[in-house]
Amino acid sequence: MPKKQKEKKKFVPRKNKEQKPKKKEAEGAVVEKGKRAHNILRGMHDILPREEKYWKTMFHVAENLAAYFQYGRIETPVMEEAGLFVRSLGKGTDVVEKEMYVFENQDGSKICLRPEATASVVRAYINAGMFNYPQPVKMWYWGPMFRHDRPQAGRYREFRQVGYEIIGAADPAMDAELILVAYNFYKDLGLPVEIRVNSIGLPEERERYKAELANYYRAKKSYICEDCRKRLLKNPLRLLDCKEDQCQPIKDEAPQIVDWLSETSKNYFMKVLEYLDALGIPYILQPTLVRGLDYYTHTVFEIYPVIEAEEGAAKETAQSALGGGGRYDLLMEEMGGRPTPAAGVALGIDRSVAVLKQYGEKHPINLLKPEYDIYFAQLGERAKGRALKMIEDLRQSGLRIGFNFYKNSLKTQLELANDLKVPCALILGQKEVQEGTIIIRDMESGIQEIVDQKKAENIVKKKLEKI
RNA sequence: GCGGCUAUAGUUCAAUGGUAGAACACUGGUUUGUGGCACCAGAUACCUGGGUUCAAUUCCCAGUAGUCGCCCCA
Repeated sequence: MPKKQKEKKKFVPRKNKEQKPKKKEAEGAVVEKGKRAHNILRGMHDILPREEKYWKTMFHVAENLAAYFQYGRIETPVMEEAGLFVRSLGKGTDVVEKEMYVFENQDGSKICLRPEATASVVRAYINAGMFNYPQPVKMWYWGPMFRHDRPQAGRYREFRQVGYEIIGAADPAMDAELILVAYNFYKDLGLPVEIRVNSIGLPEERERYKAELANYYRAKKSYICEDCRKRLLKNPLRLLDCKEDQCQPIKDEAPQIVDWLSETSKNYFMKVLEYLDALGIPYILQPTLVRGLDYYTHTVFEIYPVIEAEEGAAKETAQSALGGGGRYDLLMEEMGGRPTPAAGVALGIDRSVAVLKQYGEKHPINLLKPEYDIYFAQLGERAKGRALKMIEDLRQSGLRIGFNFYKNSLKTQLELANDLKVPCALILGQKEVQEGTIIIRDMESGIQEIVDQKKAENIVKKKLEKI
């Protein structure tokens, strides 16, 4: 590569604008068409190698939990019929109304990128005739979802979710198990979270409550904020989300949905809470929690990170839910299957990674790190050739070896060994190749011994055992 | 989708109407076959387009993106 010439532009006064050159021409640079870098699409993001440890850890934790709680992995397509979500999530919901990536298929039908996965899992359950399986059927999934929302920190247009679904039983223990899985997910990562739960009962109960709530608010119409007036007309349940100060006293006095539930619904919810108590899972009863998707019945819950504001100065970023879920007893029937109770939970991975990363700066977290037993350094052409083979042999014998064939200075290679925090390094130079020996360097003490190449493997392994 | 704020090096941030500095990271050297520490050197940046101006990275407008709040949600 020729050195880039960097000449300072001289100050040349111009007499008139016409002479004003285009910037690129002024630089004398040849701007080749089509060479401009492309930008990533709005709301999308690359997961770079340096972030991989977070993702790998999350997947590892998710997979282990699935295995432990006996969920089978299901992978559904990223694309589905648009109608699938209109039917499951509800026509009026924001997700369907304005956030779905819908486009026309070659045959003219409407297809979309999935905004969530529960509907797909339910569809697969029906398609595959899973009602013939031993019930309930437990499945988990991991994959990208798409919503055309306005991006913000922790809110992307393509984001990944891990989810757990239990289909085919109506036992409060299921609800508790799903909460436990979600809770354990973060516990295993080392991230403190809080669970907020509520019950929204059955649609009839909810409708009755909604009417009551609207009534209550209508009487206080002149005291509530402008947004709340809109909510009153559009979606009364959302009145409970209002953060305006002036609405708080009214909100506190508002009727609570639990009081509008039938005895059966109430008892079901109490049972869920009992199980949570028995499991020792701390939760917060949040009577104002209502979820945005239409298919929920009875238990609903959300998981929030618990990050104490450090030293007062640190501003808290928007605290959005890391995950959420609930029961959806009526969805299966709504989707054209036979009536089958079910429940599920979905966790936002991108969000969780962001929060975990931030939290991990000041607190211990459980990350899966690539670990190496030894580092193999080579010097010179002949040693490199020999090293290739030796590393491969050692690798097959079960040792995890760090190495880099593109750095030829020993100094650099030992720096890398240091970064990898290996207890010892093998050094192979010209001299060693000739003599059939190799140097074993203890990285802690710096003490080196020269050993026969054939014995190196055993000596290294013995050394590692001692540690 | 609506409103506010922001856009300078890989990252976090400075300065400036006459084109830019630091810290960390990176590369090389001090040590031509030896890491952690230190010192030295080097490479790398003004989002895009238009306007004002003799001159714009700086001022103005728009676009784009990010971010915060709303909406909603993971």
